[in-house]
Amino acid sequence: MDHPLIRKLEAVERLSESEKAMVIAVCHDVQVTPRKRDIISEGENPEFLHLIIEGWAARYKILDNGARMITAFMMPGDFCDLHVTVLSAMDHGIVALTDCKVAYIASEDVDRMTRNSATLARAFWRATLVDEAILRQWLTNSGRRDAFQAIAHLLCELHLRATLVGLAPGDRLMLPVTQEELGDATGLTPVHVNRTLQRLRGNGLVEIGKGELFVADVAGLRRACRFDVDYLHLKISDDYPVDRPQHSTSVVPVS
Amino acid sequence: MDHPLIRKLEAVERLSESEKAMVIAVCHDVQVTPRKRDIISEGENPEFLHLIIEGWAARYKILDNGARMITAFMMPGDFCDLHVTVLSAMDHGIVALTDCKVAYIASEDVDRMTRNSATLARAFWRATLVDEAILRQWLTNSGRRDAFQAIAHLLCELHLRATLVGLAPGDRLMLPVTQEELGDATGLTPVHVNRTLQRLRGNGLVEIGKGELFVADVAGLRRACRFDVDYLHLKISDDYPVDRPQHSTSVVPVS
DNA sequence: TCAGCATCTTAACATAAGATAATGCTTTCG
DNA sequence: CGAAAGCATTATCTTATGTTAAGATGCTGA
Repeated sequence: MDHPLIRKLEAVERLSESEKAMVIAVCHDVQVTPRKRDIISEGENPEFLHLIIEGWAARYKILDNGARMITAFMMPGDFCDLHVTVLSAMDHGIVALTDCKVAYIASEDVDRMTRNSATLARAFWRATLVDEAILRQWLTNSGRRDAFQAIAHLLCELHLRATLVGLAPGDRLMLPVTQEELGDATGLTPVHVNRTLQRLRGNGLVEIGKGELFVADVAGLRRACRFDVDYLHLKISDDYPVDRPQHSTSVVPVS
Repeated sequence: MDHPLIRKLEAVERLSESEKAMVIAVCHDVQVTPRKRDIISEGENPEFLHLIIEGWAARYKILDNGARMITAFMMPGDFCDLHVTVLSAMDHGIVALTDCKVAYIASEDVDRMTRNSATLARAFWRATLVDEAILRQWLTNSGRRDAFQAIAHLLCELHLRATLVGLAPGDRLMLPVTQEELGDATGLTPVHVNRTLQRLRGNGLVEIGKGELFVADVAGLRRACRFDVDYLHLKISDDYPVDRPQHSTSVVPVS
């Protein structure tokens, strides 16, 4: 039974069969949002929660100066709008980066599930804690890492997350993200993202382009940005080998 | 019964008397951490969770280049290290900005509470969702707002949060945060924070200094950074008036 | 087949913010 | 009291990143 949401929740909390069944039952209504279309828009207060079943999406906010900030990339198993249950309305939008299969889940269903099962409520909670850890890394990227380290770090994260859900065999993954979008996620300009990617390529760390990312030198890329494989909840690491390096004493500066 | 944690949890979920009692019972061990001392340090895997009862603290990470990134300011009712229950160890530290009263709560207690009561698990979860919303704003500050708007936005947030917990009568609050720390929270240099604060003062928006912040022009400050009062979970707003402005049509650019 | 669009690349130039450092102001405390 | 520490302020200079703009490339679809 390989459901993206189950996989995500079970990474942080063991579920009983009946709980798994509940979760799956609730995801019956699946619809497709085509690439570039909003899955939800800012200001909406949807009666359905949206869960990515297939494809990639981005959480974004448009500022008054026209700039766009992307605050998350979402893959299968990620929820788009859990916070709407607490806040009054969406304070940002979600856009599909590829055609996306999206499950529409009635808010009351999530409400009921998490009221009836402490385990499920805990699972949602703990999954949210992981998202928070990712967000802290993004904040650090934008605030205190230079462009080179920031982009390296983001690529490490996406590579690892894709690996964890089995989407990066041979360190190669679909990455349907333009350079402009990478910029909006790191606080950089598309032009500067371009310059930076060329350095990353030049150092032999990655091959990137055409919607694909190949991490040619996983250890090197991680070293370049001091990527810590642990912040992404590696309880799961028994099942999915993550190639956790020894702490090398000789750190080679990159470029 | 005015316990900071109860206030925080009840802002997002109604608790029964017995649940409240459980929460309070669990906070029996309170200790003081003096200003500038770590409440927890990076790498620790504490058997106690730490809850701020009184005072201010900051979540921070030191990078290899020596830079520091502050990813959160914490006030009474905020947890320091809930995520350690999911992740393997602290990937950052928490430092006391003032002398802090900190409750030491056995991890098993939180574990037990949230396993036994779906309501409590939900409350923790929803409180975490609010923290996430704050983090998204910080990310936007650092990534896509200029220094002026970023600092204005941060000050708006702190002012509002302090107001919500009754710590900002007359729009005046203790703000035990140096300019360097403001910089570490926004990704700016202390020198540039200084320049920016002077502009904010010059525009008559705030008075700041000596560990105190007075928001002289709440509406103006919020307008300057397009502060949205809603992202901080205003279900509570019936009790605490928040001075929610009409959407003004004529927006006066500041400076 | 070609126009049109999106994306990537490159280049020349501009600037917000960083780096460094000196100075002054408070507060603390022996 | 005097010295030291911690912050805020100012000034000067530097740089990483932004801005603008003009091709190049490669899809897509009529």
